[in-house]
Amino acid sequence: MLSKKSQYAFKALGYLSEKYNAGPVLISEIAKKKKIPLKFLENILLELKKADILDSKKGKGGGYFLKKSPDKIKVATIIRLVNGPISMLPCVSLYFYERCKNCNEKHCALHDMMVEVRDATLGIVENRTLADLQD
Amino acid sequence: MLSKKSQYAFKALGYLSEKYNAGPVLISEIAKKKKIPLKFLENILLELKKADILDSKKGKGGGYFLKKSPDKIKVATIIRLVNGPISMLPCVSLYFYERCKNCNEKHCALHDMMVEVRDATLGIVENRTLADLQD
DNA sequence: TTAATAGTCCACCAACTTGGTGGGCTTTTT
DNA sequence: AAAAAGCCCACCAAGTTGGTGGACTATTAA
Repeated sequence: MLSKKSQYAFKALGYLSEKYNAGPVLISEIAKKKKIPLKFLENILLELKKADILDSKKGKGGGYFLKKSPDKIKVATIIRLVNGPISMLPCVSLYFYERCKNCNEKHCALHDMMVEVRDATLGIVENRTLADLQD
Repeated sequence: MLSKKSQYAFKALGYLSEKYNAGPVLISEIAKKKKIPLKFLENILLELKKADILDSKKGKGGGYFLKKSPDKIKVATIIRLVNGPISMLPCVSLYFYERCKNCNEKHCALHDMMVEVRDATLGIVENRTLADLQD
């Protein structure tokens, strides 16, 4: 399951996608419109900024905005960033790989099944972007 | 990600599948062969018993065994039981559904995407059984 | 140059989950 | 009656989740 944090992130990013090229958006505006606890949202947006998804401006007329066009930001990227691995097993993960002790990956049936699940999921989330997330 | 508990559960169930119809298997044997902490495994097997997946016999010659044939026990069932929801969002879950406040499910793009992900995943795990999990 | 605006950063928090462990009790078989 | 083996309860440390509070810094406008 996606954490609440991830769900908040997606809502906020969806909102920022709609406002793309309309100048910076206040944290407080996003929080209010999307009903996200303000301080929590602050942390999330900062994290997304550090990950180079968002940029911000301080002072009057400031706020947050997408650094790239919504259709250039993949859903998979956001999930990995905010939520962590997409795969069901570490030994199957592309970005968070950890080898599996006492499951030799050459012929582990669970491993193989989870590769399939991973690819099925990636087939979707790697091919959708924030542009697909607008209301 | 599947919890370690789930991974242990699958290893244990895989082992019990191989020994299906060969009489009860000791917890200690499973723990040793599959390198699972004994007391932890005890909890897991008990839980699976209460969920009607396993049955057990006490005393000498006792142990655990599958209640049904391995090919009758779906991987999806075990995941839900031991790990919880398969879906990425509560509002998309078939077995752990919770309605989504401030995402009206009629036209929420994230919702729709996650339905796709869910179905892609279920397409696999609902059609594989413990029989597919033997080494 | 000062005040207002708005993001940044740090520290702390309660509640829950995860991954266990220990010890005794009960049931079954010999 | 003793041994075997599962059952059950309680407890634990460490980490994660979902926050909150407060001060600080950068920017802009008056």
